[in-house]
Amino acid sequence: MPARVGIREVAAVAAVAQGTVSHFLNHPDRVSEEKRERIQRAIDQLGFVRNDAASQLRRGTSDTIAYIAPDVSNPFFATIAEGVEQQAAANGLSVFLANSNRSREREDAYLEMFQAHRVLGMLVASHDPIEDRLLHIRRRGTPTVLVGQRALGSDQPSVSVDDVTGGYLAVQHLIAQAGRRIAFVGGPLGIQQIGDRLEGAGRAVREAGDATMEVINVDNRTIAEGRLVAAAIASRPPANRPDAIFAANDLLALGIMHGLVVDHGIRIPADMLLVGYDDIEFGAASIIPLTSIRTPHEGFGIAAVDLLTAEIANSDAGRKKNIVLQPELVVRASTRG
Amino acid sequence: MPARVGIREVAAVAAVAQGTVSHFLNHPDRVSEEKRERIQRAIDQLGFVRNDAASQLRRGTSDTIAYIAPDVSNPFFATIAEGVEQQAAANGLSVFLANSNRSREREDAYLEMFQAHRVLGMLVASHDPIEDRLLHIRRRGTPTVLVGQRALGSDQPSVSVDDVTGGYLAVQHLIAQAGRRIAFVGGPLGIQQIGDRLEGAGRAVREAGDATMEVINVDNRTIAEGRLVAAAIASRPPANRPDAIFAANDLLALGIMHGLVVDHGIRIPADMLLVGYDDIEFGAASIIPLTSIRTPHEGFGIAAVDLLTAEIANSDAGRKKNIVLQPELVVRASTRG
DNA sequence: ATCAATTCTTGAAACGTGTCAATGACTTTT
DNA sequence: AAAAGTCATTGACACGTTTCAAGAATTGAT
Repeated sequence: MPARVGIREVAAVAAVAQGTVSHFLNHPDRVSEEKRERIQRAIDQLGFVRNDAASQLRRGTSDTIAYIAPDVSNPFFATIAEGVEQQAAANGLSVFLANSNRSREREDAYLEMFQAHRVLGMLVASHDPIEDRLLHIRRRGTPTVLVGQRALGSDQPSVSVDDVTGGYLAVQHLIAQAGRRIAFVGGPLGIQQIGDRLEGAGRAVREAGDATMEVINVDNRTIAEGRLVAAAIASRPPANRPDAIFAANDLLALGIMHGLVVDHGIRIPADMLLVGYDDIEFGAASIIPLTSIRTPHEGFGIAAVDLLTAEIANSDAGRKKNIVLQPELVVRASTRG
Repeated sequence: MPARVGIREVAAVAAVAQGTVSHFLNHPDRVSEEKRERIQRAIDQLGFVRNDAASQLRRGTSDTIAYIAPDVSNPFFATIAEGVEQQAAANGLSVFLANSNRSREREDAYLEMFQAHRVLGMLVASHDPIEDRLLHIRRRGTPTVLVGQRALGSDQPSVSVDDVTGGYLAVQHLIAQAGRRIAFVGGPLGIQQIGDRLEGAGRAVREAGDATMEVINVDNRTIAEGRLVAAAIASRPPANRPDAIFAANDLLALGIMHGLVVDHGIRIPADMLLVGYDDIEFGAASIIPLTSIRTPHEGFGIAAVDLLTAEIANSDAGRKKNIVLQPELVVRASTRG
């Protein structure tokens, strides 16, 4: 167990002043070649590692941003995380990734924690309405960007997808493929993204005139929950079943697909059309390749970081704070007779 | 822009001493009801958030551990991350998740960064040999647990899977299903996990006597790379193709499956048997449900955190430091004629 | 050789918190 | 009623770094 070694110990070994060691760490150009070598040797010898807490305390700031995601095991968020990571690295920032596990408590804990950490800014993806909490945080001086949800307040920067259009595209396509009894599977409907997708879906149904839509509400948008929905649908008399399903995300869609096809022998797309949302990589490789609504994944993370860095730099002037990305339909076998 | 507000400002507003506010934050039971209320009011009014840097500096430690993963978008690591998160939360710890994006540079940067942060300990999953670097870090006082790779040094705690057995199970099964010309798809072979799987596979081949195995080396174990392999295999004359494939992970397997089946009309399992590794959730929902080698995902993260906390507590006495989990074969349609 | 300008080096002060020994206010015991 | 405890509160100090003003050393120009 080595004794604590700080800048002072290094200075002593290298026979220079403590201030010089600090310069070596932060402005190496201001230190002469000779002392640089001595200091480097001392650092190696002692195994010195700068104490970030002290450094931050003195500087009053860090070079770190945070990204809070509700569910890292959803490839949608994982892909965004990679974009965030890359763009942040390009800007010389480090990223703390936090997984709130869809728990509001853990989300709050992380929000609090990152504030205490004095991160430069936070990217927050959430399933809950969270804008008021973010407002408090911004008021206290930490910039935030809402990810995946369009901000209502015009001061809150956000990167989101036009989910109304996404829902519209999905159901319009189902109807074009001869679906008439549409089922929307998703929830909780209180979540903005989900509500928007439903709204777009509803619009497509109304436009068609001769189609109907039922809503199957679920609490979690996971593969497991999709399987349950499949079982529920399969247990109905065939005449009562929908003939086309729009699932609020790809995980749900994959679960439904697997349940219907494997467990209950319902054929896709022959007996049932199916569209998902997000276009995660696994959708293309599923039992029946999944038609989905594609949103620009990498661009998502990049745009979010750009927005945040602008916010940090405080270049407020007339900047557009709410980026809304347009989704597109990707047709695959699950809706192609 | 609110003036910086610290414990001192809170104390002034609440008309108590600064030390009392500190007690309020850390030992509320030592503060009288009356002052507790006053202080809480002052905190709310001023929007005070404790400065973690100062707190850590004074305490000399944090309540945070780090988990460095090579690739969050691989569900295998994402699932482990969830287990880590949960078990850490149960122990009152927070987790900083970092994504090294398979880049050794970023990995080193994060290792350095978390040391500087004085985290309590680090969980590290890597594709590279990393034990010597972890040794340095441990020497400097930060406990580490190697995740996914068995440690060679007996002092380095690790949680891993018996990959030799895993590879053996996979190929033994392929041979039992009448595969004779086996192809192992994976790489770089220098990676311990991959090398072990290959070794187990080779053992199964030798035992069978009448089977052969070729090795198709790849650099990345991703869906995209799997597609390339599929194209390469499909371009051979049929007599030259393997009749059974063991892919070093599920992502590769899914890419291969998709490439063979969708792009080149090769049937699985009729023309080609296919086994993956890791048993990620999407494997069961793929075009042809994927036979795979299952490793206990949640248990992985939990075991890693337990090992780390033991290490942190320094309860060294005769504890087993290298946990090796046993994999099992999960048979699905991709190998079931 | 001298002076000015430049480059290096120095040590003290400050960042915001937790801790600790000391003090004061009460309560209980004798 | 005095002594001995208990509990709340206080304010100074230390944690390890960065910064800053000032001093020392070096360089270049005259």
